[in-house]
Amino acid sequence: MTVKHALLALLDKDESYGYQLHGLMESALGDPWSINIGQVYSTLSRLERDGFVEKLPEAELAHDDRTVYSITRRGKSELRRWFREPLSRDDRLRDDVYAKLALSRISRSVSPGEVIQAQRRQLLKELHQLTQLRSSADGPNELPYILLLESAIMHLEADLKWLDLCEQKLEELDATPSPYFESRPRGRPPKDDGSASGA
Amino acid sequence: MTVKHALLALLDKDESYGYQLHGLMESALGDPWSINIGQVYSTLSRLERDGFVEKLPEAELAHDDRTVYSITRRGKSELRRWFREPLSRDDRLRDDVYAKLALSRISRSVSPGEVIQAQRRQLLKELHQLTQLRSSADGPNELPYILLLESAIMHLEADLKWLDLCEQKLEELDATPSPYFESRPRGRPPKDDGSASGA
DNA sequence: ACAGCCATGTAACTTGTTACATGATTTT
DNA sequence: AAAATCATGTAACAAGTTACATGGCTGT
Repeated sequence: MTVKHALLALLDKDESYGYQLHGLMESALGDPWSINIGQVYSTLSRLERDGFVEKLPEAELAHDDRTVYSITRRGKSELRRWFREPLSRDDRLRDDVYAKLALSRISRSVSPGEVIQAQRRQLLKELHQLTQLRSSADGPNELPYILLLESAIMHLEADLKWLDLCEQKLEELDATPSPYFESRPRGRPPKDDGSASGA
Repeated sequence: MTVKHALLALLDKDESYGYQLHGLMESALGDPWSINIGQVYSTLSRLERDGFVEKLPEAELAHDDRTVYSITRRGKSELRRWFREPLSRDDRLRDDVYAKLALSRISRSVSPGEVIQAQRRQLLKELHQLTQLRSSADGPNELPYILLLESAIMHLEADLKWLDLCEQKLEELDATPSPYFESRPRGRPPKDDGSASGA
Protein backbone atom coordinates (compact mmCIF):
# COMPACT_ATOMS: atom_id res chain seq x y z
CA MET A 1 0.00 0.00 0.00
CA THR A 2 2.85 2.37 0.55
CA VAL A 3 5.10 1.62 -2.40
CA LYS A 4 2.25 2.65 -4.62
CA HIS A 5 1.88 6.01 -2.93
CA ALA A 6 5.60 6.55 -2.66
CA LEU A 7 5.87 6.26 -6.43
CA LEU A 8 2.91 8.59 -6.86
CA ALA A 9 4.51 11.15 -4.56
CA LEU A 10 7.78 11.00 -6.45
CA LEU A 11 5.99 11.32 -9.78
CA ASP A 12 4.03 14.22 -8.36
CA LYS A 13 7.29 16.10 -8.04
CA ASP A 14 8.59 15.17 -11.45
CA GLU A 15 7.97 12.61 -14.14
CA SER A 16 10.44 9.77 -14.11
CA TYR A 17 11.10 6.17 -15.08
CA GLY A 18 11.34 2.92 -13.19
CA TYR A 19 15.03 2.67 -12.61
CA GLN A 20 15.34 6.25 -11.46
CA LEU A 21 12.28 5.97 -9.24
CA HIS A 22 13.94 3.08 -7.50
CA GLY A 23 16.94 5.23 -6.63
CA LEU A 24 14.78 8.19 -5.67
CA MET A 25 12.73 6.08 -3.35
CA GLU A 26 15.80 4.75 -1.62
CA SER A 27 17.29 8.19 -1.11
CA ALA A 28 13.97 9.62 0.02
CA LEU A 29 13.00 6.89 2.46
CA GLY A 30 16.32 5.25 3.26
CA ASP A 31 17.66 1.74 3.37
CA PRO A 32 14.83 0.14 5.32
CA TRP A 33 12.47 1.02 2.51
CA SER A 34 14.62 -0.19 -0.35
CA ILE A 35 12.71 -2.64 -2.48
CA ASN A 36 13.45 -5.03 -5.27
CA ILE A 37 13.65 -3.15 -8.55
CA GLY A 38 11.19 -5.58 -10.07
CA GLN A 39 8.53 -4.36 -7.71
CA VAL A 40 8.84 -0.85 -9.07
CA TYR A 41 7.90 -2.06 -12.52
CA SER A 42 5.02 -4.23 -11.40
CA THR A 43 3.67 -1.44 -9.20
CA LEU A 44 3.96 1.00 -12.07
CA SER A 45 1.96 -1.37 -14.27
CA ARG A 46 -0.77 -1.54 -11.66
CA LEU A 47 -0.78 2.24 -11.29
CA GLU A 48 -1.11 2.58 -15.03
CA ARG A 49 -3.85 -0.02 -15.14
CA ASP A 50 -5.76 2.00 -12.53
CA GLY A 51 -5.25 5.26 -14.39
CA PHE A 52 -3.06 6.91 -11.76
CA VAL A 53 -0.05 7.30 -14.04
CA GLU A 54 0.51 7.24 -17.78
CA LYS A 55 3.42 6.73 -20.12
CA LEU A 56 4.74 9.76 -21.89
CA PRO A 57 4.09 9.55 -25.64
CA GLU A 58 7.23 8.44 -27.45
CA ALA A 59 7.42 11.77 -29.24
CA GLU A 60 8.32 13.48 -25.99
CA LEU A 61 10.96 11.01 -24.98
CA ALA A 62 14.59 11.97 -24.92
CA HIS A 63 15.76 8.35 -24.80
CA ASP A 64 13.92 5.53 -26.39
CA ASP A 65 15.32 3.11 -23.83
CA ARG A 66 13.43 4.68 -20.96
CA THR A 67 9.75 4.43 -20.22
CA VAL A 68 8.90 7.71 -18.58
CA TYR A 69 5.75 7.97 -16.52
CA SER A 70 3.83 11.01 -15.36
CA ILE A 71 1.09 11.28 -12.76
CA THR A 72 -2.49 11.83 -13.96
CA ARG A 73 -5.27 13.92 -12.47
CA ARG A 74 -6.70 10.78 -10.93
CA GLY A 75 -3.28 9.99 -9.52
CA LYS A 76 -2.92 13.40 -7.92
CA SER A 77 -6.36 13.10 -6.45
CA GLU A 78 -5.56 9.69 -5.01
CA LEU A 79 -2.29 10.99 -3.60
CA ARG A 80 -4.00 13.91 -1.89
CA ARG A 81 -6.57 11.54 -0.48
CA TRP A 82 -3.83 9.35 0.94
CA PHE A 83 -1.93 12.25 2.41
CA ARG A 84 -4.99 13.68 4.09
CA GLU A 85 -6.33 10.44 5.45
CA PRO A 86 -4.45 9.65 8.65
CA LEU A 87 -3.14 6.13 9.02
CA SER A 88 -5.04 3.99 11.44
CA ARG A 89 -3.01 2.33 14.15
CA ASP A 90 -5.75 -0.18 14.79
CA ASP A 91 -3.36 -2.86 13.69
CA ARG A 92 -1.62 -2.31 17.00
CA LEU A 93 -4.36 -4.59 18.28
CA ARG A 94 -2.99 -7.33 16.11
CA ASP A 95 0.44 -7.61 17.55
CA ASP A 96 2.45 -10.69 16.69
CA VAL A 97 4.27 -10.84 20.00
CA TYR A 98 0.99 -10.75 21.86
CA ALA A 99 -0.36 -13.54 19.69
CA LYS A 100 2.69 -15.65 20.28
CA LEU A 101 2.49 -15.11 24.00
CA ALA A 102 -1.21 -15.96 24.15
CA LEU A 103 -0.67 -19.06 22.02
CA SER A 104 2.24 -20.17 24.17
CA ARG A 105 -0.18 -20.61 27.03
CA ILE A 106 -2.38 -22.85 24.96
CA SER A 107 0.26 -24.96 23.30
CA ARG A 108 2.22 -27.48 25.30
CA SER A 109 5.42 -26.99 23.35
CA VAL A 110 6.74 -24.01 25.24
CA SER A 111 6.12 -21.83 28.25
CA PRO A 112 5.22 -18.12 28.16
CA GLY A 113 8.27 -17.45 30.29
CA GLU A 114 10.57 -18.77 27.60
CA VAL A 115 8.85 -16.70 24.96
CA ILE A 116 9.14 -13.55 27.04
CA GLN A 117 12.80 -14.09 27.76
CA ALA A 118 13.70 -14.83 24.14
CA GLN A 119 11.76 -11.81 23.00
CA ARG A 120 13.35 -9.55 25.55
CA ARG A 121 16.83 -10.63 24.53
CA GLN A 122 15.99 -9.87 20.93
CA LEU A 123 14.55 -6.44 21.76
CA LEU A 124 17.58 -5.50 23.82
CA LYS A 125 19.82 -6.51 20.95
CA GLU A 126 17.88 -4.43 18.47
CA LEU A 127 17.68 -1.51 20.86
CA HIS A 128 21.44 -1.60 21.29
CA GLN A 129 22.00 -1.62 17.55
CA LEU A 130 19.66 1.29 16.99
CA THR A 131 21.08 3.47 19.76
CA GLN A 132 24.53 2.92 18.29
CA LEU A 133 23.28 3.92 14.88
CA ARG A 134 21.70 7.01 16.33
CA SER A 135 24.89 8.18 18.00
CA SER A 136 27.01 7.54 14.91
CA ALA A 137 24.55 9.08 12.43
CA ASP A 138 24.91 12.67 13.52
CA GLY A 139 25.68 14.22 10.15
CA PRO A 140 23.88 17.32 8.92
CA ASN A 141 21.58 15.76 6.31
CA GLU A 142 20.58 12.87 8.53
CA LEU A 143 17.60 14.37 10.27
CA PRO A 144 14.93 12.22 8.65
CA TYR A 145 16.94 9.12 9.37
CA ILE A 146 17.39 10.17 12.97
CA LEU A 147 13.67 10.70 13.36
CA LEU A 148 13.11 7.24 12.02
CA LEU A 149 15.60 5.78 14.49
CA GLU A 150 14.00 7.72 17.28
CA SER A 151 10.62 6.30 16.43
CA ALA A 152 11.90 2.75 16.33
CA ILE A 153 13.74 3.20 19.62
CA MET A 154 10.68 4.58 21.38
CA HIS A 155 8.64 1.64 20.22
CA LEU A 156 11.27 -0.86 21.27
CA GLU A 157 11.29 0.69 24.72
CA ALA A 158 7.52 0.39 24.86
CA ASP A 159 7.84 -3.27 23.86
CA LEU A 160 10.28 -3.90 26.67
CA LYS A 161 8.13 -2.22 29.28
CA TRP A 162 5.19 -4.24 28.05
CA LEU A 163 7.12 -7.49 28.41
CA ASP A 164 7.89 -6.56 32.00
CA LEU A 165 4.23 -5.95 32.58
CA CYS A 166 3.31 -9.30 31.08
CA GLU A 167 5.84 -11.12 33.19
CA GLN A 168 4.54 -9.48 36.32
CA LYS A 169 0.91 -10.24 35.51
CA LEU A 170 1.73 -13.83 34.66
CA GLU A 171 3.45 -14.25 38.00
CA GLU A 172 0.36 -12.94 39.73
CA LEU A 173 -1.62 -15.48 37.77
CA ASP A 174 0.55 -18.38 38.82
CA ALA A 175 -0.33 -17.46 42.38
CA THR A 176 -4.07 -17.35 41.61
CA PRO A 177 -5.16 -20.53 39.83
CA SER A 178 -7.65 -19.45 37.19
CA PRO A 179 -8.17 -20.26 33.52
CA TYR A 180 -6.76 -17.04 32.09
CA PHE A 181 -5.46 -17.20 28.58
CA GLU A 182 -7.34 -20.44 28.30
CA SER A 183 -9.25 -21.20 25.11
CA ARG A 184 -12.99 -21.12 25.64
CA PRO A 185 -14.56 -22.95 22.70
CA ARG A 186 -18.09 -21.94 21.87
CA GLY A 187 -20.73 -23.10 19.48
CA ARG A 188 -22.53 -26.39 19.20
CA PRO A 189 -21.22 -28.86 21.77
CA PRO A 190 -19.25 -31.74 20.23
CA LYS A 191 -22.20 -34.16 20.37
CA ASP A 192 -19.59 -36.89 20.49
CA ASP A 193 -21.05 -40.37 19.98
CA GLY A 194 -18.34 -42.13 21.91
CA SER A 195 -15.97 -43.22 19.14
CA ALA A 196 -12.19 -42.67 19.17
CA SER A 197 -10.97 -39.09 19.39
CA GLY A 198 -7.60 -37.67 20.54
CA ALA A 199 -6.54 -36.28 23.96
CA MET B 1 2.65 -15.88 8.90
CA THR B 2 0.80 -15.89 12.19
CA VAL B 3 -2.47 -17.51 11.23
CA LYS B 4 -0.48 -20.53 10.20
CA HIS B 5 1.21 -20.81 13.58
CA ALA B 6 -1.95 -20.00 15.48
CA LEU B 7 -3.61 -22.98 13.86
CA LEU B 8 -0.58 -25.14 14.58
CA ALA B 9 -0.63 -24.09 18.23
CA LEU B 10 -4.33 -24.89 18.55
CA LEU B 11 -3.85 -28.25 16.87
CA ASP B 12 -0.93 -28.90 19.17
CA LYS B 13 -3.33 -28.79 22.05
CA ASP B 14 -5.95 -30.94 20.42
CA GLU B 15 -6.93 -32.10 16.98
CA SER B 16 -9.77 -30.16 15.47
CA TYR B 17 -11.51 -29.07 12.30
CA GLY B 18 -11.77 -25.84 10.38
CA TYR B 19 -14.95 -24.41 11.74
CA GLN B 20 -14.01 -25.12 15.33
CA LEU B 21 -10.50 -23.79 14.84
CA HIS B 22 -12.01 -20.54 13.68
CA GLY B 23 -13.92 -20.18 16.91
CA LEU B 24 -10.98 -21.30 19.02
CA MET B 25 -8.74 -18.76 17.39
CA GLU B 26 -11.18 -15.98 18.07
CA SER B 27 -11.58 -16.89 21.71
CA ALA B 28 -7.85 -17.37 22.16
CA LEU B 29 -6.69 -14.19 20.46
CA GLY B 30 -9.72 -11.98 20.58
CA ASP B 31 -11.68 -9.89 18.13
CA PRO B 32 -8.78 -8.09 16.53
CA TRP B 33 -7.47 -11.43 15.32
CA SER B 34 -10.71 -12.75 13.96
CA ILE B 35 -10.31 -13.81 10.36
CA ASN B 36 -12.56 -14.84 7.53
CA ILE B 37 -13.51 -18.48 7.93
CA GLY B 38 -12.37 -19.13 4.38
CA GLN B 39 -8.84 -18.30 5.36
CA VAL B 40 -8.83 -21.08 7.90
CA TYR B 41 -9.48 -23.62 5.19
CA SER B 42 -6.94 -22.25 2.74
CA THR B 43 -4.32 -22.05 5.46
CA LEU B 44 -5.10 -25.62 6.51
CA SER B 45 -4.58 -26.74 2.90
CA ARG B 46 -1.17 -25.09 2.83
CA LEU B 47 -0.25 -26.62 6.16
CA GLU B 48 -1.24 -30.01 4.83
CA ARG B 49 0.65 -29.44 1.60
CA ASP B 50 3.76 -28.65 3.67
CA GLY B 51 3.33 -31.70 5.87
CA PHE B 52 2.64 -29.79 9.09
CA VAL B 53 -0.81 -31.23 9.62
CA GLU B 54 -2.68 -34.25 8.32
CA LYS B 55 -6.28 -35.31 8.02
CA LEU B 56 -7.48 -37.99 10.36
CA PRO B 57 -8.30 -41.21 8.49
CA GLU B 58 -12.04 -41.51 8.00
CA ALA B 59 -12.13 -44.58 10.19
CA GLU B 60 -11.36 -42.46 13.25
CA LEU B 61 -13.95 -39.82 12.48
CA ALA B 62 -16.99 -39.43 14.67
CA HIS B 63 -18.80 -37.33 12.06
CA ASP B 64 -18.34 -37.72 8.38
CA ASP B 65 -19.24 -34.08 7.85
CA ARG B 66 -16.12 -32.82 9.59
CA THR B 67 -12.57 -32.88 8.33
CA VAL B 68 -10.46 -33.28 11.43
CA TYR B 69 -6.80 -32.37 11.31
CA SER B 70 -3.99 -33.29 13.64
CA ILE B 71 -0.51 -31.85 13.90
CA THR B 72 2.39 -33.94 12.61
CA ARG B 73 5.92 -34.31 13.95
CA ARG B 74 7.09 -31.83 11.37
CA GLY B 75 4.34 -29.47 12.48
CA LYS B 76 5.34 -29.70 16.13
CA SER B 77 8.92 -29.08 15.20
CA GLU B 78 7.99 -26.02 13.15
CA LEU B 79 5.83 -24.74 16.00
CA ARG B 80 8.64 -25.10 18.52
CA ARG B 81 10.97 -23.33 16.14
CA TRP B 82 8.53 -20.45 15.82
CA PHE B 83 7.97 -20.20 19.56
CA ARG B 84 11.68 -20.15 20.31
CA GLU B 85 12.67 -17.73 17.61
CA PRO B 86 11.97 -14.22 18.86
CA LEU B 87 10.16 -11.90 16.50
CA SER B 88 12.29 -9.23 14.93
CA ARG B 89 11.06 -5.68 15.30
CA ASP B 90 13.20 -4.53 12.41
CA ASP B 91 10.06 -3.62 10.60
CA ARG B 92 9.81 -0.70 12.98
CA LEU B 93 12.25 0.89 10.56
CA ARG B 94 9.61 0.69 7.90
CA ASP B 95 6.99 2.80 9.49
CA ASP B 96 4.16 4.03 7.30
CA VAL B 97 3.70 7.29 9.12
CA TYR B 98 7.36 8.09 8.74
CA ALA B 99 7.16 7.33 5.03
CA LYS B 100 4.15 9.51 4.60
CA LEU B 101 5.80 12.36 6.42
CA ALA B 102 9.01 12.08 4.42
CA LEU B 103 7.05 11.90 1.16
CA SER B 104 4.94 14.89 2.12
CA ARG B 105 8.07 17.03 1.97
CA ILE B 106 8.81 15.84 -1.54
CA SER B 107 5.35 16.04 -2.99
CA ARG B 108 3.72 19.40 -3.64
CA SER B 109 0.24 18.19 -2.80
CA VAL B 110 0.42 18.62 0.95
CA SER B 111 2.56 19.99 3.74
CA PRO B 112 4.18 17.92 6.51
CA GLY B 113 2.34 20.07 9.03
CA GLU B 114 -1.02 18.95 7.69
CA VAL B 115 0.05 15.32 7.80
CA ILE B 116 1.25 15.61 11.36
CA GLN B 117 -1.94 17.30 12.52
CA ALA B 118 -4.22 14.80 10.82
CA GLN B 119 -2.21 11.94 12.22
CA ARG B 120 -2.23 13.36 15.72
CA ARG B 121 -5.99 13.77 15.67
CA GLN B 122 -6.36 10.18 14.60
CA LEU B 123 -3.99 8.91 17.30
CA LEU B 124 -5.77 10.87 20.00
CA LYS B 125 -9.07 9.44 18.85
CA GLU B 126 -7.75 5.89 18.92
CA LEU B 127 -6.05 6.45 22.26
CA HIS B 128 -9.31 7.70 23.70
CA GLN B 129 -11.19 4.66 22.44
CA LEU B 130 -8.62 2.26 23.83
CA THR B 131 -8.40 3.85 27.25
CA GLN B 132 -12.19 3.64 27.48
CA LEU B 133 -12.08 0.00 26.53
CA ARG B 134 -9.44 -0.63 29.15
CA SER B 135 -11.43 0.92 31.94
CA SER B 136 -14.64 -0.89 30.98
CA ALA B 137 -12.99 -4.28 30.42
CA ASP B 138 -12.12 -5.03 33.99
CA GLY B 139 -13.71 -8.46 34.26
CA PRO B 140 -11.85 -11.39 35.75
CA ASN B 141 -11.07 -13.35 32.58
CA GLU B 142 -9.99 -10.32 30.62
CA LEU B 143 -6.34 -10.24 31.50
CA PRO B 144 -4.99 -11.15 28.06
CA TYR B 145 -7.24 -8.58 26.46
CA ILE B 146 -6.09 -5.95 28.94
CA LEU B 147 -2.47 -6.72 28.17
CA LEU B 148 -3.22 -6.28 24.50
CA LEU B 149 -4.88 -2.93 25.13
CA GLU B 150 -1.98 -1.88 27.31
CA SER B 151 0.45 -2.66 24.52
CA ALA B 152 -1.53 -0.72 21.96
CA ILE B 153 -1.89 2.24 24.30
CA MET B 154 1.81 2.37 25.04
CA HIS B 155 2.60 2.38 21.36
CA LEU B 156 0.05 5.06 20.61
CA GLU B 157 1.62 7.22 23.28
CA ALA B 158 5.01 6.66 21.71
CA ASP B 159 3.56 7.66 18.36
CA LEU B 160 2.23 10.88 19.81
CA LYS B 161 5.50 11.79 21.45
CA TRP B 162 7.25 11.09 18.21
CA LEU B 163 4.92 13.39 16.29
CA ASP B 164 5.73 16.16 18.77
CA LEU B 165 9.40 15.53 18.18
CA CYS B 166 8.93 15.69 14.41
CA GLU B 167 6.99 18.91 14.63
CA GLN B 168 9.66 20.47 16.77
CA LYS B 169 12.49 19.38 14.48
CA LEU B 170 10.63 20.57 11.43
CA GLU B 171 10.18 23.99 13.02
CA GLU B 172 13.91 24.14 13.67
CA LEU B 173 14.40 23.29 10.01
CA ASP B 174 12.17 26.06 8.78
CA ALA B 175 14.43 28.45 10.64
CA THR B 176 17.57 26.95 9.04
CA PRO B 177 17.17 26.72 5.26
CA SER B 178 18.74 23.44 4.23
CA PRO B 179 17.70 20.61 1.94
CA TYR B 180 16.67 18.13 4.60
CA PHE B 181 14.14 15.53 3.58
CA GLU B 182 15.00 16.46 0.02
CA SER B 183 15.40 13.70 -2.55
CA ARG B 184 18.98 13.29 -3.65
CA PRO B 185 18.96 11.30 -6.90
CA ARG B 186 22.08 9.31 -7.58
CA GLY B 187 23.37 7.27 -10.49
CA ARG B 188 24.17 8.28 -13.99
CA PRO B 189 23.30 11.94 -14.59
CA PRO B 190 20.33 12.40 -16.93
CA LYS B 191 22.51 13.01 -20.04
CA ASP B 192 19.61 15.03 -21.38
CA ASP B 193 20.06 15.94 -25.03
CA GLY B 194 17.89 19.02 -24.90
CA SER B 195 14.53 17.68 -26.05
CA ALA B 196 11.24 18.19 -24.20
CA SER B 197 11.03 16.95 -20.63
CA GLY B 198 8.70 17.98 -17.80
CA ALA B 199 9.15 20.51 -14.96
C1' DA C 1 -41.39 -23.44 6.46
C1' DC C 2 -37.82 -20.49 7.52
C1' DA C 3 -34.03 -18.35 10.03
C1' DG C 4 -29.80 -19.22 11.69
C1' DC C 5 -26.01 -21.74 12.86
C1' DC C 6 -22.77 -25.61 11.48
C1' DA C 7 -19.44 -26.93 8.09
C1' DT C 8 -16.45 -27.05 3.90
C1' DG C 9 -14.58 -25.27 0.37
C1' DT C 10 -13.31 -22.38 -4.24
C1' DA C 11 -12.43 -18.25 -7.06
C1' DA C 12 -10.67 -14.05 -7.50
C1' DC C 13 -8.01 -10.40 -6.15
C1' DT C 14 -4.22 -7.43 -3.71
C1' DT C 15 0.33 -6.54 -2.15
C1' DG C 16 4.72 -7.94 -1.45
C1' DT C 17 8.74 -10.42 -2.87
C1' DT C 18 12.51 -12.79 -5.30
C1' DA C 19 14.63 -14.88 -9.25
C1' DC C 20 15.50 -14.75 -13.77
C1' DA C 21 16.11 -13.16 -18.75
C1' DT C 22 17.66 -9.59 -21.69
C1' DG C 23 20.26 -6.15 -23.56
C1' DA C 24 22.50 -1.31 -23.81
C1' DT C 25 26.00 1.72 -22.15
C1' DT C 26 29.91 3.09 -19.41
C1' DT C 27 34.02 2.55 -16.90
C1' DT C 28 38.27 0.26 -15.93
C1' DA D 1 37.73 -7.25 -23.19
C1' DA D 2 35.56 -7.55 -18.86
C1' DA D 3 32.99 -5.67 -15.12
C1' DA D 4 29.76 -2.63 -13.43
C1' DT D 5 25.92 0.01 -13.93
C1' DC D 6 21.74 1.29 -16.46
C1' DA D 7 17.22 -0.22 -17.75
C1' DT D 8 12.95 -3.02 -18.46
C1' DG D 9 10.36 -6.45 -17.72
C1' DT D 10 8.11 -11.52 -16.63
C1' DA D 11 7.16 -15.64 -13.86
C1' DA D 12 6.23 -17.55 -9.82
C1' DC D 13 5.10 -17.71 -5.27
C1' DA D 14 3.44 -16.34 -0.34
C1' DA D 15 -0.01 -14.44 2.52
C1' DG D 16 -4.02 -12.08 3.34
C1' DT D 17 -8.77 -11.08 2.21
C1' DT D 18 -13.59 -11.23 0.65
C1' DA D 19 -17.41 -13.09 -1.80
C1' DC D 20 -19.72 -16.81 -3.16
C1' DA D 21 -21.64 -21.70 -3.65
C1' DT D 22 -23.21 -25.59 -1.24
C1' DG D 23 -25.45 -28.32 1.90
C1' DG D 24 -26.87 -30.32 6.69
C1' DC D 25 -28.93 -29.63 11.03
C1' DT D 26 -31.75 -27.14 14.70
C1' DG D 27 -35.04 -24.40 16.89
C1' DT D 28 -39.22 -21.60 16.40
